[in-house]
Amino acid sequence: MDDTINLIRRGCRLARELEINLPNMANQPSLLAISCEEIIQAFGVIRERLGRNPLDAGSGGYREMQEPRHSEVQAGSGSNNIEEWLRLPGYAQAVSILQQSQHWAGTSGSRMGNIERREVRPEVEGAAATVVGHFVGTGGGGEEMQAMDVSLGRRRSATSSSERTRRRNSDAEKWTIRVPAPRMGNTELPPEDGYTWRKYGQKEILGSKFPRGYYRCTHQKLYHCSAKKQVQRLDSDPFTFEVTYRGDHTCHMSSTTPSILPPPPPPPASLEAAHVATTQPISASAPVPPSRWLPLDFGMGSAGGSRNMAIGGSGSGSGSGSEAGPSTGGSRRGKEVEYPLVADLADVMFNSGSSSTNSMDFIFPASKEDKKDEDNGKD
DNA sequence: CACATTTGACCCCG
DNA sequence: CGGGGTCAAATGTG
Repeated sequence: MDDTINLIRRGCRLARELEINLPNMANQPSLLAISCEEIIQAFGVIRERLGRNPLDAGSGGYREMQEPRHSEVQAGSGSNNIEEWLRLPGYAQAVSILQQSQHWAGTSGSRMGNIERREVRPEVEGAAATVVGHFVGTGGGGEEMQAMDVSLGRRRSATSSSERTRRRNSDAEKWTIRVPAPRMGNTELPPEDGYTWRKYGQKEILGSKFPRGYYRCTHQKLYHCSAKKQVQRLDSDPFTFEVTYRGDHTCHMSSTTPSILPPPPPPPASLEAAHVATTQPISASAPVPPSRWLPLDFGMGSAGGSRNMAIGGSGSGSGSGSEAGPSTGGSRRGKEVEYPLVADLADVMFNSGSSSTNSMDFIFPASKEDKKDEDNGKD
């Protein structure tokens, strides 16, 4: 069952990502189509499983969620169970988005033959990037969501160096998606996904012109959220970011999120926690009532309530931003209190006319952003 | 002052 | 052994 659950979670995640990246892909129907296909496919597999062996799926391993039978999976008509899943509070909107984009897909006729791509191709065809989920379920057997112990007393010089529990990211599954960087305005803006990330590293990668940024959930401490992501822009297409996510967000667990989680045993990710986690894009470290993010709200809010906060640049302009500094969501210290606001913005703009390409301009009024000096001559 | 980013060093894994 | 991922001190910003 774990596999199935994971699949579900994955599907949800995809949906969420799609939703989140909507602002960026708004003007790229083909991308949307692809993305939708993925989601549909994902849930299609789930349906298959649930329909056949509800508890099976044990041994194999779900990692290749790219199933061969991706023909009848049409979120629009055939799938029942799938929709059931999608009907979950948080996915209602995703569904509408899906339906909407499906329409696009049909129109643009850019249907993806196989979404399944084991590897992300370095080249981007035209403007249409390949937003592909490329999962790498490394967990061949047991999947310990534990990720790694980030707080190990990793003494820098002295002390034993064996204390380190740092494992290669072979535990947590990871999936890669490509998101186009907004062509207008801040093209440096990294893909925003509704979560707040904190950059903890950057490194030049062999074979890549651009450095790779390492981010982790801002709430890692509070919630022991092991979610991480790497952002790297393709050297073949600087306008495209390749984002690799790893781990799940265990933060923003419930509306009554305690200011500080008492015992932080990383929830193995129960089904419930799973979709809750994959639904709400975090709320805050405490003071901010996450009510806004509760699935319930999705239901009441405008159906299309896409709170995709593509923001990021946030005028905070933190003293950084030299590279493709994907900025950490909200603001430095202001917490993510901004989310709701942005959410409204997005909400409004998407409700008004999702076809406006300049919608981004709405979000990034001062998109000019004379980029930053790549010549950061400090010191 | 608290928190985020920068950046070089450290360490693990392939 | 080297690349990639992470840590943590230093630094910057609101």
